[in-house]
Amino acid sequence: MPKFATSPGTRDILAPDSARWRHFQQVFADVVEPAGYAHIIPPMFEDLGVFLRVGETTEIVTKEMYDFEDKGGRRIALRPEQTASVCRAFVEHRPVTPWKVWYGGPNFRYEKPQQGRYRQFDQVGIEALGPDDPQLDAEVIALAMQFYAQLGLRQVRLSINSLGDSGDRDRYATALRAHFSAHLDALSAESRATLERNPLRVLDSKRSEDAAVIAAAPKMADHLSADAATHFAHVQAALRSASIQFVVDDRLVRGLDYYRRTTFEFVSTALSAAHTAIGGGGRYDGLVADLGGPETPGIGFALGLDRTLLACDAEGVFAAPASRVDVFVVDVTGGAEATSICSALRAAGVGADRAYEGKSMKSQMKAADRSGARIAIIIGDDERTTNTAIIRTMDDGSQQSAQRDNLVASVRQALGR
RNA sequence: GUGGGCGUAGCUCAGUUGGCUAGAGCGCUAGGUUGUGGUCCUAGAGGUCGCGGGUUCGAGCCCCGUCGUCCACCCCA
Repeated sequence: MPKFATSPGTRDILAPDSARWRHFQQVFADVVEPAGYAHIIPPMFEDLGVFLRVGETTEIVTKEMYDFEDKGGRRIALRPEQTASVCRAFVEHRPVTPWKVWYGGPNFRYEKPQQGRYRQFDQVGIEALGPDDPQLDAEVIALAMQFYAQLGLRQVRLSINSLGDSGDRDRYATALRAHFSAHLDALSAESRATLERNPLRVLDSKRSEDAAVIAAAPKMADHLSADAATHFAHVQAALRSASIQFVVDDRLVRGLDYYRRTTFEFVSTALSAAHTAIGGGGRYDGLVADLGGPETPGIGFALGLDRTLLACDAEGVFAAPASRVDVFVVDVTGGAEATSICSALRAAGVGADRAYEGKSMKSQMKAADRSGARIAIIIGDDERTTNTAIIRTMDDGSQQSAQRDNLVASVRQALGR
């Protein structure tokens, strides 16, 4: 048994998954950068206070924070998400608005791991700060949908809701608390506990015994201010004119306290496990001000890499990229030929790998097969004496002889480039 | 944080009511094939049965603890 293994909730991402991860981020960048979102790389840890704004009633803050004191006596936390970091960066640098950024990278939450849930988990996301314009809400949602489409996902359901402005949300929470308190005996024990912390989250309960009480609960829509209601109507209109399918789910609450007005969630209907939410986001007007900046609206989303890839697996799309080794050099004359041929090919931009330690031809051919190379170059004693090389196409086994002098050109021709 | 399942070879797993030197498939290495991979055949390497304690003449198997992992709850991406 190994002496060390990864810590709970963390793991090594090995090939071919690692290439898939990298490709995932690249596809994301290719969707959002042309839309004006610039890359931001915030630090992985920050002053604990930055993240306390995520919400005092959320377990992310109360139980799951990876926080510690550093050698300078600072209270530090590994970031549990990146929206708060982006807002802190906005306050720190005061860029001109609209400020549109994207990010990708690991976050940390001290949770008990299970499927689709890790202590170190990757997200990609965008944030747009400045405009209060509902057209921006629609743009942000549309980009997420475009990204899913780019991956090849078809079974993604978009739910949207409005949580209203700060005062609306508080009034609604009070109304909910009153409603649920009046029906305590009908609620599950879990939901009664949730009610203590955050009445809105009771709406999220999937327990059947809670369904009736939840169905009879007051609606957020009836507690929206005129401004918030108008904003929400405009968002819906913009989504419709962009032909984006959505359902309004007035029980969609989202986990983080800072959400205001528009919230949304992406659910994969191809997943059957507990974690079908593959992404989500919303407006967080007020977060920048909370962090000491000017009153600045903002909206964004984050998509979980693991869960999105699980959804891709379920739909059979977005396979790992093919090998980048174009050519595998089999040299049974000692290995020096392989060294010079690989160097020449690599310098010419052709991916080339080879075997070591003077393995048999059979063994080297097996390695060539495993490498995923489309072509094998074979150098035996005959080739060495005649200054030639065999170019073998792995798919069909056809081969041809080439002059050693213009081997690179011959290989390129065989590869079709 | 709560509850349950599972920890045996690199991987996926068998292992009977506790009883000789712990098995299979895949993978790996080598050979069959004196110059050619993906099919086939043969052989080989590889395990202190997660770790610690206990019961027993004897434990991979039973008991306790612990760590890990998976699943569900909670929470969330």
